[in-house]
Amino acid sequence: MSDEEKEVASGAWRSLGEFIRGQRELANLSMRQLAEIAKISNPYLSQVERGLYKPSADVLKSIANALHISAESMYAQAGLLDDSETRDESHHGVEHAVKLDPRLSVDQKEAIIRIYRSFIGRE
Amino acid sequence: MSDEEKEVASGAWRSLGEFIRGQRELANLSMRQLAEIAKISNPYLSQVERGLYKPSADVLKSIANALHISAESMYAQAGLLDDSETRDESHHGVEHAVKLDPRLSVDQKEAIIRIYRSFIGRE
DNA sequence: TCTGTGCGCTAAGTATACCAAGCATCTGCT
DNA sequence: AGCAGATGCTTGGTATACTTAGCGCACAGA
Repeated sequence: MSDEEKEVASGAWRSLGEFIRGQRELANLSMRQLAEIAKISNPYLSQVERGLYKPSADVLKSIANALHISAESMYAQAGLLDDSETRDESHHGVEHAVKLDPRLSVDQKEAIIRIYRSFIGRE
Repeated sequence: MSDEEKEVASGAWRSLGEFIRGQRELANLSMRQLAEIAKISNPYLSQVERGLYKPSADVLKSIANALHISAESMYAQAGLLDDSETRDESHHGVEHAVKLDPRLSVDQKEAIIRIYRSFIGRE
């Protein structure tokens, strides 16, 4: 496999690797140093930085922590957050908030949503 | 391997599976339906919901989109955002969302909040 | 010179995320 | 009764994320 083909295969992930490498160099860390802090192997870090592999979410988080970067911007760079959940209306919706509340059981969620819908005259 | 050992092995991920199953049932979707929308196989979704596997970040994102919830809250549930950027509850809080809803009267808001509080055991 | 220690990278293996095919069960229909 | 279609789950395999061992090169001292 040629280098060009590798580049194509890695696709959108190449920029993530470049991003990590840039941040690592900015922090003046060698691969082995960063790898140790992030608890991954240094060859794997090498492969990630060159775009050969898509690191899993927890590895991403671990690298982000090691570089003192927010995991969120890491995911954004990785193209894992983009989808237009455009934090205006959707975050304030009652149904959305109810569904996300971990203290409520499924039955309770359904009950509240049913009442809510009856109030606003939908359904 | 016993069920208990599986549970231990899956660790913190069990709650993520339960969360996904809850959201799926709330949306009245079968496993096959959700799997098709999220472009994953239905056996795999079954395994994820039972906590046997840790889905990768892009699968998580895909599931989140299919369920119309933000990828961010998905990652939070997965314990992948937890460290410093502890998501602020104000965006998702049920009471906050209820109070902001212009379609509800004051009485209706009070009713819903009363029910909500009784469910979560806060007075 | 030679020796040691750092670097990034390769090779080869293991672990696990993920898929296609199919099974067992239930429910409804005739 | 029997079939049809849905549900969630199991099995067995492939793809890929990730590791351990080690190579080759650079730059230090002795």
